[in-house]
Amino acid sequence: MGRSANLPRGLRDRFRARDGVWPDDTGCRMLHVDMDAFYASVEIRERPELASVPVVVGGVGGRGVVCSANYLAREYGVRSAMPTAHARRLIPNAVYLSPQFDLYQEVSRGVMAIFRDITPLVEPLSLDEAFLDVGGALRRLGLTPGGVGELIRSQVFADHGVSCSVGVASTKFLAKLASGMCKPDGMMVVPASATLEFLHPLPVSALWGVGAKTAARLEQLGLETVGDVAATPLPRLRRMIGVALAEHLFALAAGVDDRAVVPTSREKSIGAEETFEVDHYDRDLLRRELLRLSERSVGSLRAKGLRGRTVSIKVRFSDFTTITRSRTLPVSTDVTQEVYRTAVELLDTQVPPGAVRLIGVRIEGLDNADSARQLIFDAPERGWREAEQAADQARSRFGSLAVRPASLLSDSPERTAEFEPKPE
DNA sequence: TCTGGGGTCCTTCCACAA
DNA sequence: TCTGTTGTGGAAGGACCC
Repeated sequence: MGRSANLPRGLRDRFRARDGVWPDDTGCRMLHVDMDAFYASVEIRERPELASVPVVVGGVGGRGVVCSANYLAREYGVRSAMPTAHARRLIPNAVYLSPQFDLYQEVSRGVMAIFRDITPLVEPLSLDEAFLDVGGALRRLGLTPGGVGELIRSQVFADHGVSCSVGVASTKFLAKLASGMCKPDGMMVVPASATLEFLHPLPVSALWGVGAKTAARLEQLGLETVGDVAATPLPRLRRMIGVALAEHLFALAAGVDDRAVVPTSREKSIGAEETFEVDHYDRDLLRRELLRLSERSVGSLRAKGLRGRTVSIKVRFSDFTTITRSRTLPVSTDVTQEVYRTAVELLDTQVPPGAVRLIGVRIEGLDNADSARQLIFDAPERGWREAEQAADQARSRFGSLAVRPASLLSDSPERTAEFEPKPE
């Protein structure tokens, strides 16, 4: 929701590119490229016989949700993040597929490579979308920004067999709004001179950072459109919704967004979580799950050459109340055993008993492994680190199941209790 | 309808120090 | 010594993004 807000039809037709013709794109250096129903489109590319039927990609278990649905499925009301069980009621005869993230990643890498051939200023937001600053590439390519947008659309389809939509504007926010409004398989250009005309009729939910809760609050306060927000004095807005959000929304509503395209951004946290098929009370089982999730999280951490200092666990109970508990270590770590031990301590000492539907582990306060190494203070962990690094290498050669903690080889809960860290 | 998983950012609260 | 103020960091929760 949110960013998919629509313009009045007349305005929409005015900004949308048609038959190779689009509005004035002078000064519109920001492009937002968004793949159309990406996961579903990749699946259909692999199995063309699915092109004429509704396709839903998502968790197929009892508690799964929809990740992606093709446009045929959307006609029945299926949306991403909807419980798959709900989608099945809407279209019982659709094709339901589990996601193949490795495949989507591979296609995504190819698409991003096309973008980087055009400009080095590419900022991926996820597997299926990115911002591009094409200001510096126009002369070399002999194109205007709209021309670059069309070039990207045709090349992505020719090379990868999936379509995308492109928003072209003077700022990131406008480009992103525009790409969402011309889906699927379209392009929209917002001329710099028409920024407010484009922006002000939109509902407040179109603003970046306004979700269901904030939209409801703004509407309750009588602000229904972006134009209403722009017309509200900033001090009053600050009192209504808080300083940071007010200033952010006020700027966006005035068309002000000076964020540049940032090609590399460092992660701030890495984690893993899992929703169970059925709720669990069993603490031994929860500890075993913490080991599995610690292993996954720290594995990603080490693969990226990072260490982290704060370990946090998340527990969601059967009534959907969610708590997080965290502990900051004296020095940062990339050792599964240390993360696991901390996570178990948090579970044992700070989480009340109850039926648990989800449990997660997250590592925050990341820094570079080389700069953070403190061999003097963390010497007792060295044995574990070396063992885990050797296991990483074995997994990269022989597959992810090549090396597993003993407690994860068995379903017997008591094994986890025996699995205490014993560094050499 | 009954709510995934991986993240970021902001606010509030609290403890502690200057 | 006590009280008030301010700054800071950690912890927790919530909203939001894709």
